[in-house]
Amino acid sequence: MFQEKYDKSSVDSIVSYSNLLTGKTLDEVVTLPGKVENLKNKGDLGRLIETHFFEIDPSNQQIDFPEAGLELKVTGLLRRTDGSFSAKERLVLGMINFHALIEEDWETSYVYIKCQLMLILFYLYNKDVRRIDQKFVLAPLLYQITEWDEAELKRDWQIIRAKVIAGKAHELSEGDTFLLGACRKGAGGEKEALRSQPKSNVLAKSRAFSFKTSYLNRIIQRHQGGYAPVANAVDYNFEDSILLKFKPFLGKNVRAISSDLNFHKSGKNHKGFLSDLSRRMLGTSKKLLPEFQDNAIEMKTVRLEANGIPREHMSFPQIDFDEIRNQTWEDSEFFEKVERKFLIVVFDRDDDGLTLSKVFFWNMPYEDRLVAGGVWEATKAAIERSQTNFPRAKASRVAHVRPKARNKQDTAALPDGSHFPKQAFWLNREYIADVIRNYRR
DNA sequence: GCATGATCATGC
DNA sequence: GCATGATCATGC
Repeated sequence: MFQEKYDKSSVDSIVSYSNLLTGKTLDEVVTLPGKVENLKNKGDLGRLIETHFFEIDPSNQQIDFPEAGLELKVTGLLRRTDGSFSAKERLVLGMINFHALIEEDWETSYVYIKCQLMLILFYLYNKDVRRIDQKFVLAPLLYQITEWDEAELKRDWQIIRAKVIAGKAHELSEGDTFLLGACRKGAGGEKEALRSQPKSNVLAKSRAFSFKTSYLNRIIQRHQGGYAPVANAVDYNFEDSILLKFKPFLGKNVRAISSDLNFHKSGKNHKGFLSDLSRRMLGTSKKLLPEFQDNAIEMKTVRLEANGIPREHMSFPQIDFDEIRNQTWEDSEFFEKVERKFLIVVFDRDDDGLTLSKVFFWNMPYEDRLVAGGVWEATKAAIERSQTNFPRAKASRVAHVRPKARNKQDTAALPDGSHFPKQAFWLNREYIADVIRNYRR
């Protein structure tokens, strides 16, 4: 009599069957049709696992194992230099239907149903081999929402939903939230298909719910068994738990903070000193908390002059003259940065030197992101023509382009082969001054 | 005082 | 070796 490989209605059976993949590749575990074997990096590994390993229908829009109430996820890992694993990218849960979302409650919402119980299979991402040769590492993880995580996820979900109810689906940003993100998904550029939204006539970019990379990393760390959660208590949230770390130092001058933390400026010209000091206030020395390490949150330190204007503009990574020519605004690094959640650490200058005055979360408003996008487009256009008349600080309320290099000999090649000092995007200091001025707490 | 150019110590 | 977050320097 034909024996099923596993019981599709039993979580235990599914999990135990999935263990067959651990330490192996899909190709080693099942016999694949030739057309699949020949795929060169094409096709989605998750779909191949569903079809050829679990033998379930990958086109099912609902959860993967409805009888078991279980969702299946297959996701890539990278290996850190210390040997541990980190997530390659965010974990996408499903497209956001703006119309359906505003009618939902969290407890019965599409995304909660999907993520409350998930089987996550991890493979070590290797760009040089075929999909079916990606090796599965770590044991399969049966993910169940914890109480603390659920409170955070629910809050994020409510923030996203509230924005759609306010007719601002087109203004959604990954920086709006902490664990559950509304990430861009679907074709960009000319193929992009905008979506309608219920409370506005403005079309919005298609987005999906996802576990942010940082949250997925927290899950992975727990699975590997070595991670102390950011907060244990249920009665305060992630945001507050970060701000609490700074609280003992608010109002103190930098000398006192330095002394408290036994971390002193070395050398006369340590430009990263306030940044390093801020990291240490977070309670970490070299390594940041996963949320920062994995770039879900962009920490920036700002020094204000006595007039309340930052002493300096705010810098971002260097511009890659080659890469930018093949990118659209939305897949650019600068876009990804300005969509993030920022943690802004402000030092005021007074008679006593520098004092830690404010620490707050911020994300860039939609209108301003559009302005930043315009600066990026102008920069790309200049680079394409091998010109160096980059957008100046005066030309935009929000951002400009300026050198950022080791010295003026540190150059990069333009399309015509000529060399020019490496450049970066900067947020204007007057703009940052407004951000700080508008902060109320 | 401001715009813009130039550069630093650090960590990976 | 190099990008990074950030600061220093110069000239108008």
